[in-house]
Amino acid sequence: MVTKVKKKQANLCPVSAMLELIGGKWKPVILYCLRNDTRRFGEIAARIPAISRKVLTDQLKEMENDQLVIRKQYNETPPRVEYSLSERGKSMGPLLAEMEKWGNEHILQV
Amino acid sequence: MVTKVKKKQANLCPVSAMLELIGGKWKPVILYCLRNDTRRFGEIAARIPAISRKVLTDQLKEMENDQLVIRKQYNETPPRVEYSLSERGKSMGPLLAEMEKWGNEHILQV
DNA sequence: TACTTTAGTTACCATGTGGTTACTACTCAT
DNA sequence: ATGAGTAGTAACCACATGGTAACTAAAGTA
Repeated sequence: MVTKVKKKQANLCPVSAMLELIGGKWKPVILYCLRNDTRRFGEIAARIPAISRKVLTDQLKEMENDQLVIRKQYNETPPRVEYSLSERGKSMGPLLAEMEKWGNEHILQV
Repeated sequence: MVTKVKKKQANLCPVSAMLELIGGKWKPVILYCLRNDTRRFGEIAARIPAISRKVLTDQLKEMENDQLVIRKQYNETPPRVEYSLSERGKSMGPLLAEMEKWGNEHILQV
């Protein structure tokens, strides 16, 4: 078995590099969902009903690889897994807030 | 003939809505290329050699639809077309600068 | 014994996005 | 008559992303 490391060929543009981190369809929503709280997988799924479990798993995995979220697994049955924002994930908060502000001012108000 | 209006089903999240505007692979680069200057199609293509003409056309069209850039066509031969940032496009400048800063601090420095 | 619960995985499919290559229209200069 | 130069189009293809449905493991509970 080979460990797959996503090789998004080093992006030298900081803006594009940053956008790749939150580029997935659901990543901003997930970040928002975790912004203040640690949540279990099922909780996240319940709060974002439109996302399928497979895609949620995929996105969380990518975000873990990108060190945006931390995954903590408890070896119990039934399984329990908790997700929370890493420092890097938290550091994105203000930026997301700015994007939100821009969006409100320049898109939704139309 | 039916005019195609891209129906990106109204996105109520301002962050996602904003990300859709710059979500294309080359859009941040194009915005950067036009940030201070009006440029002809060929100029943009020359400054972003990695992008194909077709994709450049596509992206510029989308950005025009999204009112990020203004396309000005002169009816001469050979044709001349100039692209520049709209007010909305310019208003994105500070946000892009923040993203750049974040990218530099949290990705590239590693 | 069978069912429930959680956090996934597997196999498969549909679509969107980006990409390549060749082609066009029109006029001026050679 | 031919070629150059500009801003595209047209036809086609490959891959990444997102989506569905069915399945799994392990222990506790009825």
